[in-house]
Amino acid sequence: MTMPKRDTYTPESLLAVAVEVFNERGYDGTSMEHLSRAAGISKSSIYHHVKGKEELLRLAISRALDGLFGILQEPEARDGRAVERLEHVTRRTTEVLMTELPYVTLLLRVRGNTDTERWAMARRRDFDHEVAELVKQAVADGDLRPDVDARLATRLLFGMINSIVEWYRPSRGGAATADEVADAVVRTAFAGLRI
Amino acid sequence: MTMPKRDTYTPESLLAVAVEVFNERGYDGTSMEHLSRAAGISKSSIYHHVKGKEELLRLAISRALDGLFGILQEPEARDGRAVERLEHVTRRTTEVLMTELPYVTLLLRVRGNTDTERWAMARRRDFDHEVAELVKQAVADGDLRPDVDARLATRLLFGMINSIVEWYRPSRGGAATADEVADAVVRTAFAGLRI
DNA sequence: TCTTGTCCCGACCGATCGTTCGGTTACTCT
DNA sequence: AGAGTAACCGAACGATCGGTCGGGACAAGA
Repeated sequence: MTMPKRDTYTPESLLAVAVEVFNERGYDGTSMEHLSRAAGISKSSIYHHVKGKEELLRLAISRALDGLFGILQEPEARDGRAVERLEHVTRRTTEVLMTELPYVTLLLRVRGNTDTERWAMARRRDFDHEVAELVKQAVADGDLRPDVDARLATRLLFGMINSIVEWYRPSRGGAATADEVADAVVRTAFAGLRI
Repeated sequence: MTMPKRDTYTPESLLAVAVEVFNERGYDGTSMEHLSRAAGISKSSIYHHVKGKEELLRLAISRALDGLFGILQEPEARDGRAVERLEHVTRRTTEVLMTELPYVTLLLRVRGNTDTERWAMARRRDFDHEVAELVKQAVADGDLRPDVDARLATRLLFGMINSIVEWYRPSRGGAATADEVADAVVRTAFAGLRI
């Protein structure tokens, strides 16, 4: 365990800066020049910490995926009635999305132009499929309405959750807290908007 | 009214090709070389039909926005109880999103890197605000649950609707039709997933 | 004080970016 | 047949892309 002798960048702290810029301008719309200006070091110095632009993307995406798949390992997501497990996954996914906001945002926006991006998309699909199984089971248990296709319902549910990255900004003191948003998501998704 | 003498590109038919590529690779990830290959004509020939890459984006976004704002002009969106108008806008937005899928997809993905993109984002916000007013009114009427903030509810609703562009593909014969999807969206959003 | 290794820099690389230009082909009209 | 023009092309433009390179500044251990 070595403490940094002067305050300098680590791959992690550089990643935090890079991810912010990626999310503002889009990954393809961000040049290494943009990153260097945002980080306050020269373009070539970035290569001292990371191998290149795509590694920054890979690191960010890995962090997001680790957070999401971690949810599926939690006891509340593995034991009990399917509909309860689904509610837990819904709430926790919303929470992870907000605590790891910039990383998950990046994950949700990859288009599949490189191997790294295609791998990210495949892992995301894996996660979605696991939740879709949960929905299917809950329908079979008679806990979810059977008149909406399970696959479609899963997609709409994730659509609602994932859209949080489009507007949630943790800084806003007056805005909703993570808990309040998670409550609203679970309530809206399961009970609906109407009275 | 002049008919094309040989089958050649018009700005509109070229736009259709370009938008497909934009959606596959992302706007910034698409080069004019990519477009020329997809269109089957040379890179320089594209400039005979349109002024440049950004004009293609502007044309596509305009088409999407026209479709969306057209909904707000429909009689069912202007007269009657707020909650009924909201349901109509929800259904019609879902439908327009699916019929104009590639154009709306592009609209939903702009990041604000150019004037054109910032204009698109501003217009989108205008649309969202008009719907948010509808939600607010429906809550005041006592037709929507008051325990979820109107602004938040609007965002979740649009999140659900807009996420359709991530998976809906009109070609699939076996998949859900536009009507079925619109039904499911309205039902899920207003009545919830649970029985 | 001298070496070692971390951290960073300016200069530069070949490739690719969006765009322009001069010219050729192919069709329509007279 | 000849003129006019819409559609297209290859070659090249300056700018910028992601990435490399040799070396300088600085701190820690000897």
